[in-house]
Amino acid sequence: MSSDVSSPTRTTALDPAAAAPTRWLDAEEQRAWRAYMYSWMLLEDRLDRELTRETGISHAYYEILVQLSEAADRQLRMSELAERCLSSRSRLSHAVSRLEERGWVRRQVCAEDGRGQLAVLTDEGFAALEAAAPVHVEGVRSHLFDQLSPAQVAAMRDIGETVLRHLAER
Amino acid sequence: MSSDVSSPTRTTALDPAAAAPTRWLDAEEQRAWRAYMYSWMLLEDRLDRELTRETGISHAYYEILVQLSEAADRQLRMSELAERCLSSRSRLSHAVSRLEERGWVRRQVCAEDGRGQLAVLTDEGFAALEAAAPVHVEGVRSHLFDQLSPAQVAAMRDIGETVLRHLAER
DNA sequence: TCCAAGTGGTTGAGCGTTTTACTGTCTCGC
DNA sequence: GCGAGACAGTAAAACGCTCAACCACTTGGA
Repeated sequence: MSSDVSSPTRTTALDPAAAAPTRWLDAEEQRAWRAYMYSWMLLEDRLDRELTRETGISHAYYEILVQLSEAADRQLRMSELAERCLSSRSRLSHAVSRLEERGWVRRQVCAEDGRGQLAVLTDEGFAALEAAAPVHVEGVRSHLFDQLSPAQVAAMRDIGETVLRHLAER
Repeated sequence: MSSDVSSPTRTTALDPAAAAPTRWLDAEEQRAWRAYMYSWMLLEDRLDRELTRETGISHAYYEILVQLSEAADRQLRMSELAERCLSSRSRLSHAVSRLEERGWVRRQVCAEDGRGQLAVLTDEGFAALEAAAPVHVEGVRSHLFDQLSPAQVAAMRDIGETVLRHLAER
């Protein structure tokens, strides 16, 4: 235990007073952080695996289809879609290419801006989403909401929105 | 909006009474879920990028080094290490190979079980962890704990542990 | 003692993501 | 108009993860 770098009792300062002393996490904070991180990692993994196994659609693809389905005319500019999916443009470009191969999305040049591309959800894509949605929702429900009290759900939202306000400011 | 598959008002049942009707998320639940998911995705991405940029160590590698540093004699069986890192054996095996190339970890055959391998943290690896730890902790502190009230931190831990109990049962 | 089944770990191929660079288009000041 | 710079999106290569197959060793029973 004396070799534990993240030990809260550690106060060594190798840097010559240049940087501020590290504000280590105490034991309680470490527990909170670990619980938060691990629970999310397990949840993410579980939802993605169940969705992929039962529908053949990964959570990443699902998110793209959802965003398109919610957009006007079921279409969005590539960059707008990337932003809504918290995805890089490159990643989204690759992903849309793969969805195009499945016939679920098609690209279309943007009329207003010759540089732009529109990603359009096809009927087949919408049908695939319709088939996958119940599986996804049931996963979120059973692994998350069914486990939490209404107060915990409210707290979850509150925490999420607080962190989001901090991180999403640009 | 009428095309929104995840709309809470949707009650279509295409399946002939075989499966139970989908328990869709209502608007409040959707907000909570989205806030929770997006905030975690942004936080994860932010922490990983900052850590990688400033120390050259990804969050995945960092986790491996932490687990080894906290273990007795700074060494663990590969499978035990994989479990603690919430990683697959294959993934860990690849990762350890890369850490070995950096000279931060070395493999050693296990004395008690000839099939087993021990991953051992080297002094160089420990030094790398010591250098990275303040950066990581400061990231978690500034992007998470500094944003939350003590009550929110307590709730975060509570939620995390609740979900963990559900998902970690094996 | 020997063999079958189980376990621990690695390997390689395929796939998805990241990074960097690049192409084509738009915008704005001259 | 026209050229410089910004912007939208894509391409290529390197990297990491997943999946399935595999090897080596151990265990337990005949």
